[in-house]
Amino acid sequence: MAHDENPPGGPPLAVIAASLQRERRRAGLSLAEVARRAGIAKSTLSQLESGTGNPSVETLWALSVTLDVPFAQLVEPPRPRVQVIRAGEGPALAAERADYVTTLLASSPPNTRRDIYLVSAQPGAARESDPHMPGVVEHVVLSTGRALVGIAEDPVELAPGDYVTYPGDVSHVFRALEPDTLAVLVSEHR
Amino acid sequence: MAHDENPPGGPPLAVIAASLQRERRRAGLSLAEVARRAGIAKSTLSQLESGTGNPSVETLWALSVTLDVPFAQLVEPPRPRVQVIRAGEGPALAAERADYVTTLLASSPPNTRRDIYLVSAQPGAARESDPHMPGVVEHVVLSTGRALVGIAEDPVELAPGDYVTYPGDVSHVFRALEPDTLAVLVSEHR
DNA sequence: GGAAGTCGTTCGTCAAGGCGAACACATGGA
DNA sequence: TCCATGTGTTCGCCTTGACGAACGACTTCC
Repeated sequence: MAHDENPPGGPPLAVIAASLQRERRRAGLSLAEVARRAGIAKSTLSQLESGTGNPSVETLWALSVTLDVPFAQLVEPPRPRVQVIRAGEGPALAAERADYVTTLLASSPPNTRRDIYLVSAQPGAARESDPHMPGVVEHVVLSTGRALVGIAEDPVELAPGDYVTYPGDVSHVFRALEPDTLAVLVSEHR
Repeated sequence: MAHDENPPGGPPLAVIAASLQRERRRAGLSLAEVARRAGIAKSTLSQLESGTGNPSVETLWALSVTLDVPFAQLVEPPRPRVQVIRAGEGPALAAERADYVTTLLASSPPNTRRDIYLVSAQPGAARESDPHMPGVVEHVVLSTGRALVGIAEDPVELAPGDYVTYPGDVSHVFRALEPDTLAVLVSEHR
């Protein structure tokens, strides 16, 4: 498969409808109250939640602010909470190479979405990772040594105690600059 | 900072305008060509790129598919999503004592629930934490030094690279055994 | 030069989104 | 019971987004 880009299935009016109602219920608010706070007519909101209609950006934005939900989350379907362990990423993966060892410390239970790795690397070729699924964010705290970490095109040099976060859905890299470089990597996906 | 949620600065019409033009240029397509492929009038696209107008979801969706850009990226500004916090920088929490410093690296967005801390501690009195709310789980990876970590009644001694997890809703403790003990602490609650 | 092509903008028209009021329905007191 | 309050829906009206054609500016080629 190519990169799983935009879900091609037409404008996600149904998704928006579902998201709006779900988030409104979650907030425990009535349709009228949300409409009032967002400054839109409740008739409009009613039609949107029923799947009728095709809101403008302004309207959707007002709702996303009112419901305190990121704009994108209203239109993109809630991420399937599937846990993906790609080939070579599980605990079984000791090391593709001797100079880079990743240990899975805590795997993500079905409902949480977070993996914690301990990365031990030696200087040498960079360890590049292909993009993970969209929405993945990685955090790295360097423990000992020095390393170049981050987006493949523009990594950041880290010293002990330094922290960096970057999107995991683009190519990223981990290149140790000193022997016995140690880092903690937290990967979260929404 | 608290949760940086939706950028509150009004509907991102200007952002959409910029994104549309940027992505269209990137694809090396003319305005008319993009409009044709997306099945919308080029006059509409012209107004959108000029910042005038307030597109409907359907219209924006058609453009996002045509330009092969995730819908969200058109409306959310392409934020430089790589953030670095150098050792010693970042918001230090609970500097009640000089021998224990906690730095919040990544706070939990409203819907996800995970905080990442960098803990820097000196030997001395243990740092006991009262029980947090139920369901909290803490993970600790020791970077440098040695420390006693875990449940207050039965802590575990950690060496560099060691990892421990324990429930956060009972009293727990972090006691450094060597100077300049450094650890990464991930706190998650469901 | 000027005819033909493309570029992006602007103008008039039309349909659709958004609005407020009225509506049906359920709850809960007095 | 009746009235009051709150829910979400449906109805006409009006503003506005989207359309197609015409436009000026620019390049290319004969």
